[in-house]
Amino acid sequence: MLKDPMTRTRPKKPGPRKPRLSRAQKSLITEQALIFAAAEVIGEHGYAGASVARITERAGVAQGTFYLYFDSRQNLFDQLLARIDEHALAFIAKRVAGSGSIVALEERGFRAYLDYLARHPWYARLVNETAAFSSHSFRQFWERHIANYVRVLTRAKAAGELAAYGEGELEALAKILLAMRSFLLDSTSGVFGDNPAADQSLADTYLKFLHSALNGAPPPPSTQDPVS
Amino acid sequence: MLKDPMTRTRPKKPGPRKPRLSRAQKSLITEQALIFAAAEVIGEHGYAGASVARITERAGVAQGTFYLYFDSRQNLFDQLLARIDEHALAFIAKRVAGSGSIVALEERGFRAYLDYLARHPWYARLVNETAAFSSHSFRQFWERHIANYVRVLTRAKAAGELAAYGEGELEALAKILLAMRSFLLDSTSGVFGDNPAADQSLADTYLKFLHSALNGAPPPPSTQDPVS
Amino acid sequence: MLKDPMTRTRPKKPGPRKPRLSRAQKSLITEQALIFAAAEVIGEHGYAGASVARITERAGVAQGTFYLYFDSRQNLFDQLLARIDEHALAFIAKRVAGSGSIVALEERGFRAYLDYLARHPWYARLVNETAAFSSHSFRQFWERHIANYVRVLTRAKAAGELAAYGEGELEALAKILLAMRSFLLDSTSGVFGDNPAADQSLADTYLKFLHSALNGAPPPPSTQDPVS
Amino acid sequence: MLKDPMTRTRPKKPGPRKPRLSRAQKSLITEQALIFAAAEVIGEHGYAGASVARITERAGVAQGTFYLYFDSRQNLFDQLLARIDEHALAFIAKRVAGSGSIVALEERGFRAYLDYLARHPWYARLVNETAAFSSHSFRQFWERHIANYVRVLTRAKAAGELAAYGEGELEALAKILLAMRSFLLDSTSGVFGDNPAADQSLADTYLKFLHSALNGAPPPPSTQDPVS
DNA sequence: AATGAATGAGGATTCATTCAT
DNA sequence: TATGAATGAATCCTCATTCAT
Repeated sequence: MLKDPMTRTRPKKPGPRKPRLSRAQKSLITEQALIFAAAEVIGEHGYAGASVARITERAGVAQGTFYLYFDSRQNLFDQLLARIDEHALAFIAKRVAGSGSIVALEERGFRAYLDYLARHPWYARLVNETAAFSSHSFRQFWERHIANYVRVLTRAKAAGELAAYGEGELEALAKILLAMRSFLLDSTSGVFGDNPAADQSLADTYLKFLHSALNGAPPPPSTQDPVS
Repeated sequence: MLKDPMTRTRPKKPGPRKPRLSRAQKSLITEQALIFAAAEVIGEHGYAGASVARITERAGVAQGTFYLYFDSRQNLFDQLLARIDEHALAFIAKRVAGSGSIVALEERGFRAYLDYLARHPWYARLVNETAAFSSHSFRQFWERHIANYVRVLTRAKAAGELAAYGEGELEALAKILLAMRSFLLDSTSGVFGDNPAADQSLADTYLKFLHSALNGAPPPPSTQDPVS
Repeated sequence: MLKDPMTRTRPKKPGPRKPRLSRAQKSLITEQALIFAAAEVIGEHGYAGASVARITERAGVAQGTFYLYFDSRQNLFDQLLARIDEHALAFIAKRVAGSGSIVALEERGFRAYLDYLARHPWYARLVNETAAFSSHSFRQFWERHIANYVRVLTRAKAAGELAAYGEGELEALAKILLAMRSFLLDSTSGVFGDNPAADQSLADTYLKFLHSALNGAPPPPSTQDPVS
Repeated sequence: MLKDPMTRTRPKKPGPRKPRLSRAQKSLITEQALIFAAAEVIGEHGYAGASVARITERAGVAQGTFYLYFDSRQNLFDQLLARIDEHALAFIAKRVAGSGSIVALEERGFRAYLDYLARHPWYARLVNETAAFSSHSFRQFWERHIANYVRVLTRAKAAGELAAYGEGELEALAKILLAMRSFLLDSTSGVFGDNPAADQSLADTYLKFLHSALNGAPPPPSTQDPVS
């Protein structure tokens, strides 16, 4: 489980080392430091501004050290999203856990996602820019998320829900539902200003829309807590 | 051996030219060539790879010429999306023209969009990467599109459709419907491979989903032509 | 054909090196080489012609190396005069050392200065052009020299000389005496041709002039050695 | 006689011309405009910042026009100082006119010079930077001024003054006296701050110094008006 | 394993100069 | 005579990458 790179304190230049840790341990720490540093730097400066110099400086290691762990800058980019995404997925999974109708699950998931974005503003930037700088990474990212979603929908269908959609439509459905979240990435990264009320109303309308789409009728009024 | 800048000699002969068009005409042509070249190069190499050198090479002009038309590379980026988007908007508007229920309009619009993306593969990349390289441009892009969409929805509501949604929800609704298209940008730019059948099935499921969401019931089976 | 910056391949092998000096030592040598090269190049081509390319070429290092030692070209310019001037000041101080009347000191100082200029032709150009390219540097340069001079004059006055001038006039006096040297910078940098005899006669007349001005009477004929 | 480039109003883009002036007249006007514009621009931006584009823009003509009047940018620089210097020389000559001892003349000349610099701040910059950018021009500038000065000193000697100096020392003497003015160029161009009182005291001390040097005794207290 | 000085290709941008109009 | 679009070499500077220590 990854520690949160944005709230983690910066690893300071360690000075002369007392050999307390084994080689292997130090090695792991250095790699983690580089990954975290990269996430931070990209969040702040974007991929284009995430030079090896800045990343290694933030990580507190020499530039040359970078190439002990990654073949190239691109190589780090290709690993980064997957590593960081574990964090988001775990956060959301915890909030969604439990049972309920597909709409209920989606509601929890959607709100958890919204919440995650509010807490980790750099996540949106990371995902968005990865599209531009590592399409390989980005493709895997979406495939992972779609697969996840299809699993959930399949379970729902097995439980008798989603009567209007055939087995073969579930992947398309997953993409459609994911689309909404994808769009929020842009919304949240300040593209449309930062109006939480607008976000709230967007979420409410979305859930009503979703309920209709999946059940053929609008949902009963929500009593859900607002996003923290 | 380097030359002294104070005694620098003149750059000799730019090559013969055909005197056919007025200066103003040629100037316009050059600007168009640069804009078009930029769109192409960004489509192929991404914004990060869209150097002034590459753009001017593609446009068939000298590097210095670039700065006769744009203050800076960023300045071009800031103009580009708006300029290019007119093209897309016009294409889609022509296809959507006419009347019909909101779902019918949306169907035509959605298919037209899909079609446009298929014909102009670089458009998707252009829009996506603009987010990373000119957030100002990107914000305007979305505001324009949302405003467009809200207009359409308002008209539909005035015509008695969208009974389930209040006046104040139309903007949220616009964003939701736009989300789907936004997502396609990623899909189409090769992120998920280029399976037209998948696109087709995605479109069909989407329309069914949409029909339910907006009308509370699945649509009758579509007889629409496939995307060209 | 241009290469894509995101897939740029590594710059291969910088050539073999002789492992003899420590990194810190080599670093110092490189910095010195750059400073020295810069002084030379400015002397030959002027500040305007002192491009980073020329300086690094002269120093025998790659262009990028320059920026390991200086933030910018201007930054070097801002440091250069002070660094180089130490050299001149030390040279002159050694020649002036010892005691004597203010006129005697001035004579030694003046001749030492003349000598220095003859040996380091680029010094004159360096000082002159600094005025145009780093006024900050230049101001400091003069403030340093004036302060030096005021110190000498104050000592002379304390020793009973300079009876005609009040305490408050010493700074003005320092500027006046410095003016002469300032002018020589132009003279020596080849502006008036390179006639040593002219220089010699200029020096003699100057000293006579000076003696009158400071003592109220012409000096006894000088028996000083000519400038080497 | 040149008009003052710093107080002249900028020649505006003339629009469509009514053929009121002859070709030759217009031509002259354009050349003047370019020279004036160059002096202005150099005063503001320095030689290094005096691009052909800026000069022609200021002069209100197209870039290409520049090369109808000057072979090259350097060629303009080479002409500029001489043209502009006429202005300064004329100003000072008018103030110095009349008779008197050499010290009296020098006093008037020195004060006139100080005055000129105060009124035309760009003059100092122009002269100083010319040293860096057109040594040819600069050499001629000094030769002209020295010759002028020698003429004055010769007349004084013929009138029985300057008894302490031989015929052959007059050129050296001219250089020495000029040195003071040369130095003021730096002082005035803001290098030492802009304290008029300091300038005044500098002038007073200088004149006392001069009197001693030339006559062998301090002058009677000056009753001269301060510089306007 | 770690360092960090060095590399050099490539980036954006400026500008003196040319020439068809 | 005047124009101004076009040129392309040269500028400063950045940065991924290498390698001797």
